[in-house]
Amino acid sequence: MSIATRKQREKEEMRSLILDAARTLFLEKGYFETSIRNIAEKIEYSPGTIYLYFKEKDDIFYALHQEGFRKLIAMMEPLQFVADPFERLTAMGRIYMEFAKNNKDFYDLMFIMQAPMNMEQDDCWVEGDHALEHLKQVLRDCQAAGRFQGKDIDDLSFFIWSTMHGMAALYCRERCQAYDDKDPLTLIDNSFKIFTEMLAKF
Amino acid sequence: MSIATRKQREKEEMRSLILDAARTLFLEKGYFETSIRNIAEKIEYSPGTIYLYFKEKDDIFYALHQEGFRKLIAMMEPLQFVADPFERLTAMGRIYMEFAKNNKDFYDLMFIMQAPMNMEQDDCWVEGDHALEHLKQVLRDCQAAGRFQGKDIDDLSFFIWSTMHGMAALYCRERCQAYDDKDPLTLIDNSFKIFTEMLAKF
DNA sequence: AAAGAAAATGAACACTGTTCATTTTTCCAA
DNA sequence: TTGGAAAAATGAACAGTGTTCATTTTCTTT
Repeated sequence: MSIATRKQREKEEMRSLILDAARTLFLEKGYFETSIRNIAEKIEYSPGTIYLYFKEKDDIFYALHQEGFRKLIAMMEPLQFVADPFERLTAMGRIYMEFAKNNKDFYDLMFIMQAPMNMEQDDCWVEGDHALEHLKQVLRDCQAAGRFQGKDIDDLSFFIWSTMHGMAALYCRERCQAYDDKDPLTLIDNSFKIFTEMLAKF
Repeated sequence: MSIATRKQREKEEMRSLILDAARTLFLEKGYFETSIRNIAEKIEYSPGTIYLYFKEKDDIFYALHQEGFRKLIAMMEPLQFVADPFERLTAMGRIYMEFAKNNKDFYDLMFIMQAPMNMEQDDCWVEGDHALEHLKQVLRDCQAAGRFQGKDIDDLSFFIWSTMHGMAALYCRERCQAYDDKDPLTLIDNSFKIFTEMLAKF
């Protein structure tokens, strides 16, 4: 192999090294509480080095943002084998909530954290758009099977996403404490059950 | 009036002065992007002075948190004149969403922002608990009128709150951009309509 | 081995929340 | 009215932040 390709590989390995350290620290102490110096120290490099691989701190955030979406989309793979559209919809919700519950901080990063400004115009949301399109297609399939007649797909998908996101967000940001004795996870499960029951009757 | 009471009053006025400046700046640039020095400069005092009235930056956050809840609870006042429980429930949802739409940053502060650690044990959530209890009571009234039979009040309230919060949170954190052409506010309105329709049939 | 390119460094800059010795202002008794 | 104590305000200092860049180190090529 040429030296150029090794260099290329080393460059990518260094990026991964930084990303791994950043992920660990972000998910441990949070984005704002993690400094570039913390990351640098963890990988035993100087702070300046990180800026040779990422333009700014937000860029690291963005890389993990994409990683999270790839993870979520991968978890959705098995859905293609669920024949019934409505069953596919509920399975999708279950997977979404499972992702949020097991990847609290990834979820936070993807859907709750204030997105850095430079993410707003660029192609940063392609993965997110992909996932949303997936939901909309399932809903179209449901409509083709006679469900949710006359409802706008955008409105409907936003409504369903909102409910899922609401549970996940209240969970991630510790607002379930309001139900002090109840376990947040069963609260979510029961709430999800009510939701599917309701959608089924609709 | 005694001097002691004037002192007392002046102390409170100073607190308000700081809070007013902080509110303006927080809602303008966000909590993390606002520094104590920014607040001090706005009120034309030295940074140190602020620490004579608030133990730390988070304390200012907490004060505004309470203010937001008082505001929301005040907006809920008229609900007592809505006789029908289900109508009261939908009206409640409408007010909640109205609050979120018109007080984006207050909403963010109250329900989305990572709450400072010292809030977790203290009596910081009394206002929040009050508001949640309000929702639960309305739901109990609905059940007394024959609606939502056999559903646990905690689960049900969490489900409904989640849906409202989901819309508000996606709105506040700019995730409605995913529907690029649609106006977020009408998206919310339409989604809310679907929700009430569904609850009515349930 | 020497020259040139690439990679890594760490001091420096302007900022952050917070503390605290010092100064200024206010109060009240003599 | 003045002296001294108490209260209020100050701003320098500390240890931290993201980011930049001249300098040094390491690697590659001739």
